[in-house]
Order: sequence, then structure tokens, then C-alpha cells
Amino acid sequence: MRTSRFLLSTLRETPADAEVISHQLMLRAGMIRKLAAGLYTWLPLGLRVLRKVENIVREEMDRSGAQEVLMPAIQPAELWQESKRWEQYGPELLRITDRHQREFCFGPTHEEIITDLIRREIRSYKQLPANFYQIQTKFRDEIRPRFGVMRAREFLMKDAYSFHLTEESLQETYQVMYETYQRIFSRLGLTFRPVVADSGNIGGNRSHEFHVLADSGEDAIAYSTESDYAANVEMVELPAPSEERLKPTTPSLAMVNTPDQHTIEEVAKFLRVSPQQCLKTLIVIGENDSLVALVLRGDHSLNVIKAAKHPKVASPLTFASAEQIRAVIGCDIGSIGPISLNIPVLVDYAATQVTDFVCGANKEGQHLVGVNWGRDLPEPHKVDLRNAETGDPSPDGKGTLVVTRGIEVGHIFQLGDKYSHAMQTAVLDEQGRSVTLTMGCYGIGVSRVVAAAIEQNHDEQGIIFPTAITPFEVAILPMNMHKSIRLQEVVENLYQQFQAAGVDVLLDDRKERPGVMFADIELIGIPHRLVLGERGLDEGQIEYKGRQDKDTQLLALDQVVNIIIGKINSEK
RNA sequence: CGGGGUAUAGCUCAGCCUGGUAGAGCGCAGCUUUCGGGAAGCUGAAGUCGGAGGUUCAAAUCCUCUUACCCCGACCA
Repeated sequence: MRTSRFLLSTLRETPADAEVISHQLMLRAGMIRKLAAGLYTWLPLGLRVLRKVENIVREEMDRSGAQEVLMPAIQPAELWQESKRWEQYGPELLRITDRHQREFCFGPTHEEIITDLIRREIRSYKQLPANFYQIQTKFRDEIRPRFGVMRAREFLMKDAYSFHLTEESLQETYQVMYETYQRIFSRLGLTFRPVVADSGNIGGNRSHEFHVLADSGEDAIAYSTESDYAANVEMVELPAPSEERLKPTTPSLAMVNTPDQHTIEEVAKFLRVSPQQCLKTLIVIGENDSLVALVLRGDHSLNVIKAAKHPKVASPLTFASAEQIRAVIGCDIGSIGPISLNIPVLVDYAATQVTDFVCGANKEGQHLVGVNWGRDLPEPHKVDLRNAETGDPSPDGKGTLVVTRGIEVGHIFQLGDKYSHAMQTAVLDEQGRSVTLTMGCYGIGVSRVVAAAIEQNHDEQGIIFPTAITPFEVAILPMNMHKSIRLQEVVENLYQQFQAAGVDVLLDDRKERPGVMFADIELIGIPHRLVLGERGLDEGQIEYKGRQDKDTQLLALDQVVNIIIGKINSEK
């Protein structure tokens, strides 16, 4: 491709409404343009990337034995009514009415459609197991679309649905998909981790999310240093303490004045103790609008999901208002402590292990120091309440946890018979008995993968594309080509050699200044760059620089095509 | 949906408080010089100031309504 005939719509300035780096760079590089909230046009440059991701996903799905189909984006309401999701789904489901006043929706997912297809087409157990996938545009009317293509309303997704006679068969296919996903994200050149996920109310046994690791990720995930254990931080169960609590060293507790010291940081600094030595007490709404106190070590954070699962705590978790706290406890947030509280007190495991601790005195501007469980207040009601942190022991007993951030790009889970039961999808088994099918479901956010790849791979200059998904593999930048016929010939010849070899080559034949060319090629993240000028031609050398290299190097003109092809192949 | 904010040239924004001829930088078109890291000069095209209504001799500016978009909260590929 020649830049003179390619819409290279790069922007020097960052558009104002782009918040995360991948969104900014995708706009600046001219990959996407916004049409409306959560709706994006893919420009030629971006589409090349999207297609490469799509093709890798397709190749690996095909290799796994799945069969590709393409279902309509618009779906009739009847099927959704049959699964009861027409009522269950909220405003996220975009509902539309046709000229005959028939109701439809724009599909956010396709369980109903594929299940309907399978119940019509699959006649015998001999046709099972079967796995069908599609790569298709979905629409979810998100409350708040943001981060560009990362959380768009319309997005490209690969969704697959498998059908089984037995639970064992589902487990087998699930495992195949798990491995296929590993292959896909490895081939894409991404650093990722499969993590144990919340199967939620879907009822399946196992569920894994695949996360691309990136500091800007929306999810916190924890993985073990020693084993392959990895889970969403929300999901990590922490063990009850095994050791005995240390003995108190203070003769008794004491009350101290802590004027205007409210947060743990303030109190700890004021009293010259570590936050680990302090306990924080959070007041949330419990059952029947009562209040419940949750106690955590000062340096720990509350896990909202765990707390809400406790029977004494209202779900979803709601913090008590300042007025409610004042009415029941008689002081303000910032001076609350577990002693003499007239409401239930749930204490996180870690907080039960602290001796001689600092906590609020339930009196404005006062804290207690040297407090001990058992001596100064009753033995605590111990529960798991906090988020796992780096350094915590891994739940599988092997190694410790590291917490990092990730972007969810894939999710595999076992659906069971939710849809097949509701939609009466069954076949006869070997004994002639009717068996309701068991289903699995496997998604990859194809368009989100593009954003995640950029989120993970960029620098000050712009995008650094993994070779597998780069829009162009090599860029040829001629310096002042219009002035030298000799240079034109060499460049043209090189360009054609790359094309003949099947390399995605971009020739920058614009009459631009060198700085503009360099900046654009770096911004759009081309992995390999060749610079040709009059001065190198006499020596038969041209200048090469990898996108991440610090320095340039000279390559012999007659070998450059083979060298570059070698680099590309080793990277894919 | 609740809270906050923005809307002026293709992009980034100033002008609004204190009403009086529509602005800058970048980009775009042309010419000249320059030519291996986002060049310089000159010339030019480009805006019914988101929309509607109101106040006023006069509205980008003040008031009311409205639409779109963005940010903060509950979801998910």
C-alpha cells in the first residue's frame, strides 16, 4: 500500500473526549472515528487490525473443531420471551418494532437464536457434541459507553455455543476452548492471564475470564507466584487465620484525643503507628434496614461482593448515611470503633489477629489505643471481608498472590441447561430417551482486543503493534524521493519485492518532510521501518529500525527483504 | 437514571463575567524558500457561534426551554 492512496488520517492533537490511552491513540492514528456515543467507524487503518484479530480468532476456532455460522443481528422478541429474558433484560436490550408492529431486539448475545437453530436441526445424539461460532456485530445499550472501542455500545464479538449430551462432554469442550483461547491470545502477541471468574447466577460450575494485563485495566486480578492459580480479586477467598493471636502487651486500653483526625492515614500519622495497627469500622445497611458494622485492618480494603453475600448484610451493599450513623451510634464517620456498638459487628480475619490496636472510640475526636480482642471487647465474629492483596497467600496453598490489573477480553462458561430447558432442546440418546442438552458459551471481544493490545503496547511516540495484528508489517520511508530517480527505482523495486513475498508493506510516497513521516509511522505502530536516502545507496545499505529499538542499524540492500521476512516470521 | 460539565472553522481552544464588525494555533488550498525528526514566509478558502424561543436599538455573550456529547456512580466481550 502507498500512503498517497491510503487514508492516513493521523492527528497531531489528542481529541478532547478521549480518556484512556488506547482511545486517544486509535483516534490519533486514524484507526477509528466516533459517529455517536459508543458507535465507531473503523477507518482503513483500524479495520486492517480488526481483520487480523478476527482472522486469528477464526483460524483457531476452526482448528478447535468449531463450525462458523452467521446469525442475524436483529432477533425476534418471541425467542427472548421463551427464555424469559425479554422481561429480565433491562434497557440495555435495544428493542425495536418493525412496520407490522412486531417486536425485535438488536442482539446483545445469541443464546436464544442458536438454541432455536439447534433444536430444529440436531436430531440425534450422533451429531453431538457440536460447537458453533460467529464473528458478528453486537449491540448493548450500555448506560455509559466510554474508553472508545473498549466499552462501545456496538462492538465486534466472537461468540460460540456448544451443545452436549452429557456433563463430561461439556467439560471436554470447555477444556478445548480454554486451550484454544490460550492459543488465540498467545498468537495475538498479548500478555494475558486466564482467571477464575464468578459464574454468577448462570449456575455453571466453572467459568474463566481471559484478561489482557494492562495498568489501565478495569478489573483487578490476582495470580499466584508459584502455581497457575489466578482469579478476579473479587473472587479470591482468603483463609481464616491459622496462628494464635499474639498476647496483649498493654496493661489496658486508653482513650486519646484525636481532634480532626478521621481517615486511617490521618489517625495513624497522628498517633505515630502504622495503618496495620489501626482497625477501621464501616457501617453498612443490614437486613431490614438495620445497620451492621464491618471491621477491617486499616491497610485493607473492603470486598463489596463478599460483604454483600453475608446474610446479615443487605445486597447490594449500601453504606449507611452520616445521619443514620449519628442516629444509631451517636458519632460521625471517622471516630467509629467496634467497642460497645449496639449493632452486629463482623470482623475480617486479618483484623481479628491484631493486638494492641487503635480504633475509633465512638466519640467525636477520640480514639482508643492498646485495645485487645477478648480483653476489652468480646471475641470477634470472624468473616472474610477484604480484597486480596499482593503478598497474600494463594488460596491453593502454593506461593503468594500478586495483584495486577487486566482488561477482560474473553470469557468462557458453562451454561448448563438454562436455555435448552426453557426452549425444549433435546435429542434421543442411545437408549431412545429424550435428553435435554447441556450448553457451553465462549466469547471474545474482538474489537476490544484491538484496544487492549494498544493499551498494553504503546510509548510516547504512539502504538507499538504486535506483529500478528499490525496494519502493516514494514514501512518504507524514502527521503526526498521526488528528487532522485535512482532512489525512486530502488524504492519501487524494494516495495515490489516485499509485495511479491506477501509482506504487508507500506510505502510512504507522500511528498512530506522526514519528520512527518517518522512521526506518523511511529504513531501508527509499524514494527519495522526502512529509511532510504541517496546517501546510503552508494554503499548499497539502507537504514533499519525496529519500532522498539533504540538505535538504527544498516542492512545490505540485497539482503534486506529476507532479513525483514525472517524477523516478521519469528515474531508471529 | 441521579450529580457535575461542555457545545464557537476539519482538530485543539480563546472570546461570554462587563451585550456593540467572528478570533488564534494546528490542519486544508496556492506560491516561494527549505529538505534525514512534526520547517519558514506570503496569499487564500473555511463558522446561520448545537437548536428554538425570549429580553434588548443591538445577543456567541443575558434569560427560558431543548438536543447532543463528556466526566463521576450500578454492568460486561
